[in-house]
Amino acid sequence: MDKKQIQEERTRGYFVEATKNILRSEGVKGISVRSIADAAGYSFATLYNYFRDVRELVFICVGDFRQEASEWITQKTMAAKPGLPRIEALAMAYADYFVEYPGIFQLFFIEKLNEISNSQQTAGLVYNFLSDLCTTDCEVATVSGQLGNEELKDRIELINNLVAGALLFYLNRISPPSYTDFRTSLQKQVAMIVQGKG
Amino acid sequence: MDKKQIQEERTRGYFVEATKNILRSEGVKGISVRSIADAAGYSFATLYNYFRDVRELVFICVGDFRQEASEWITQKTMAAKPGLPRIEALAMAYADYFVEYPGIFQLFFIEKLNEISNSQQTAGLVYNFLSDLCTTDCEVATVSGQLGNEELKDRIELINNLVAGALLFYLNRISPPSYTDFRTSLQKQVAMIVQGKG
DNA sequence: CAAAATTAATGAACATTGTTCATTAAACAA
DNA sequence: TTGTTTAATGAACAATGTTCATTAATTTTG
Repeated sequence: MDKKQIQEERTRGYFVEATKNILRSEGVKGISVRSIADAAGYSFATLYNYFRDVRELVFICVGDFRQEASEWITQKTMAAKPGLPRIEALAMAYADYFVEYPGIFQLFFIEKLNEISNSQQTAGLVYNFLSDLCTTDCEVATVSGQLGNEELKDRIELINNLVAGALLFYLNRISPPSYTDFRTSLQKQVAMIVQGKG
Repeated sequence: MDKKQIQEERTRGYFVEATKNILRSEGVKGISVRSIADAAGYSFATLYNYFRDVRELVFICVGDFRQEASEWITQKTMAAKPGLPRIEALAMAYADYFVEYPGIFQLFFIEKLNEISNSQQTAGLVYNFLSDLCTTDCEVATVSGQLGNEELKDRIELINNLVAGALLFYLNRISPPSYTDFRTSLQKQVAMIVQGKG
């Protein structure tokens, strides 16, 4: 019984890993039942012995990617000064991650997770991602004066919306036209919110 | 030669109208070559005598919908006080329109317009929509003091990103869970930007 | 160890997509 | 009326997700 469980989990892992690789390299457009199964070394039909459908499989990747993104972002923001400055840096690194992996942006924000059992959970994983990244620096900034905790949380929620929208336009609509423009524009906007006007 | 032109344009119009009806009622998920042709009273193959592919047809609707949305929004914001207050109202009505027609939100912001000839133009139509709506009130607010023109434009661009992101989360991810929550939260955020902090 | 029973892996098949193209039907010109 | 251009169409194809009965493998049992 235990061996069953382990083998089954392992096979599921092969499919998940294959899916993650495709999402990273080609994005959602590269995903198909047959491409995943090929990459995993199985027939497309086998996939349905381990997952209800292809969307379940795809959304399982969200948790893994959030973890990877979290490490990528904390790495990039280690040098920043704790508190408000690092909150700014976190928001920008958060944006940069999705610019680096636009396929994951699409998975997180655009692909809709209908009718799947744990959809609410996955949605929270995405929605609270930036807030969670900012938790410790939020406390630091609150303790060291300047801003009330509630006020700061509201601003981070605003930045959460702001960055998602900016990415949506930039990655989907080609506006601003260049990464540099996108980056400086967003930087300015985030700073304006964090520092309370500019 | 003239009759040809007129008839051709008329037939194109039937397809466009059919597409718009489907987009309004069912959204992008209701769109297929066959469903459009059915609604237009033609065979699916006929569509290809008038449009390069189904995406060209779908994106032709963007201009029409922008016009319709523009009227809807100006109607809803007529009573608001010109200048900064109406800019706030415009941003909220803009959001409300897409809540009312989520299928059009998807068309505008999510459906990607690849490789189509006038894609850049269509992208601008979407990206500059809110800014254009605010043009006159932007001037009013600038003339009547308070805020520099450039500064105000920057803030409207920020609100543009903000609203798009908030809608993305609300319509795609079910967060906030209720319309009331979404509405009050966004209201507060927009006010904070327009009034420079809160 | 061999036979039986359970479990895993698979290809055939179906429905639905977008798209192309040769053929039919219609409108028009001679 | 006949010949020609043009519009409308269904057949056909490839790619998609999904289901299911059938193989192949593995485990259990006598």
